[in-house]
Amino acid sequence: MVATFPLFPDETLDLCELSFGVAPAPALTTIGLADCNNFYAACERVFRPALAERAVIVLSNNDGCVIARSAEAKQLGITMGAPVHEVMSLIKQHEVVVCSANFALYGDLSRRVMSILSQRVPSLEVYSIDEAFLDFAAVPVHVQASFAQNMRAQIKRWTGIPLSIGIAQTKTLAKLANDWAKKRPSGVLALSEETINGWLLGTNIEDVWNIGPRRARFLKQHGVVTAYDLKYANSRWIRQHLYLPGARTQLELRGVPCFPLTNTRTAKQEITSSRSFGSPVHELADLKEALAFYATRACEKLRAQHSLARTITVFLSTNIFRETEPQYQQSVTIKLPHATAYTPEIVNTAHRAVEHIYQPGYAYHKAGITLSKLVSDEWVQGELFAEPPDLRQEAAMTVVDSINKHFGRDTIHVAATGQHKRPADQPPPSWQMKQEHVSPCYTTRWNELAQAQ
DNA sequence: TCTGGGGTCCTAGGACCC
DNA sequence: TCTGGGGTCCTAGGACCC
Repeated sequence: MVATFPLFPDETLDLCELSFGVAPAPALTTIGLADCNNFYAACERVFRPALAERAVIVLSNNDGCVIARSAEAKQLGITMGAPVHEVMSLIKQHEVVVCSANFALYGDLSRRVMSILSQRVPSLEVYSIDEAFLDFAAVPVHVQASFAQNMRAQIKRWTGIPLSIGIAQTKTLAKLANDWAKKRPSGVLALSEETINGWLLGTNIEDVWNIGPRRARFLKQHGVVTAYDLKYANSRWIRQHLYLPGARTQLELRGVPCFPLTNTRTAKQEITSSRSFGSPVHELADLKEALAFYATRACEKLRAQHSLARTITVFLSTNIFRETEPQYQQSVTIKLPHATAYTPEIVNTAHRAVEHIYQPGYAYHKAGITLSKLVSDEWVQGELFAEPPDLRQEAAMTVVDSINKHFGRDTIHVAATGQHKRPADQPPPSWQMKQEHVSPCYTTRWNELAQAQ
């Protein structure tokens, strides 16, 4: 493939603009990426050893589509994101083990893995539920691989979760090193100057971190097909067409860090809680119940990070995949009179919002709430004409949170979620999600502990 | 019949100001 | 034919991530 633009080097670009003034190209490999292998499927196996070596898949909420696969399931050709009904014949034919998502279990095992990692390296950045960037700067180059293998073995032994580790000069290269590490028996790869271009030549452009479908299509149209091509493409041209994100990715491929390791967890800038419904919802009353439930979850997250919200957005939609049915999507944003994390107030506001956008006659499929314009609860800007905040509200929420933490989620909840109306022997409301293959919460609920026979 | 949920960052463009 | 110009702030929407 012949590139249709001049090649690197072309040195006029201001590196400082892109890399926050970080000195170019440190000689050492300083960033590790630890990534759990097939994480959700691996979690399901931890307490069910009989699943080892069997094809296992984990489904999204409502058991809708495939969100994780064991290696065996991948081999059968079950693709990520596939709707379950499309792969049902494969599931039956090969007796694939099907699990509903159990995020309480995955979150808890994730915390254990991260805790072990944090004891082994000076600092780490938890990047997602199954990934963390590790500070390798202090580990001498010649022992990095063995150090990583030792850490990997410890995590497998202590938690049962397998993971791979890639080590490189930048986050983007560490992500790639991790992909390549997964294909090796050792599960570890430390990149060196001598080997890196060989690896990059064998890597498709769409497998580079932050190169999504759209940028990949554009790059391929212009002859940039591999990670190697992107590394040596003209940087002005990249800056012009892929803007800052593309330019940073290119520099990272060249070994210049543009995304520094950050170990402080920053508060989220917005918090969303939304779900697809287990079955279609028609009535406003049911939507209000669902929204009260989502608002409760969102407020819990809000208080957990010591924030208050100034704005709430409520949205609802019909099933966009059912093209023959009447479609309706709407959202509304309401500015709160003062920043708050008080669940009853947010539930009431969400109810006003949904009354405003609800249209009868539609089969609703999904709804949700987003809290935004978040501020710290320690530093609240007063409003000239608003009521001062009621300190009793804050105290009440603190008590509710601590009771629910101790006795279990929703021990105390707002009546608007409808839970009090429905004893356990009653059928669940139609908005509640469907989960027919959910595993026990082995590590987070006393009554679901694993038992030795 | 059946198609996830929760985030961040960046850019363009409008509103507004002097 | 010409119809200011430059700056800041805010928001919506796109692209991407897991």
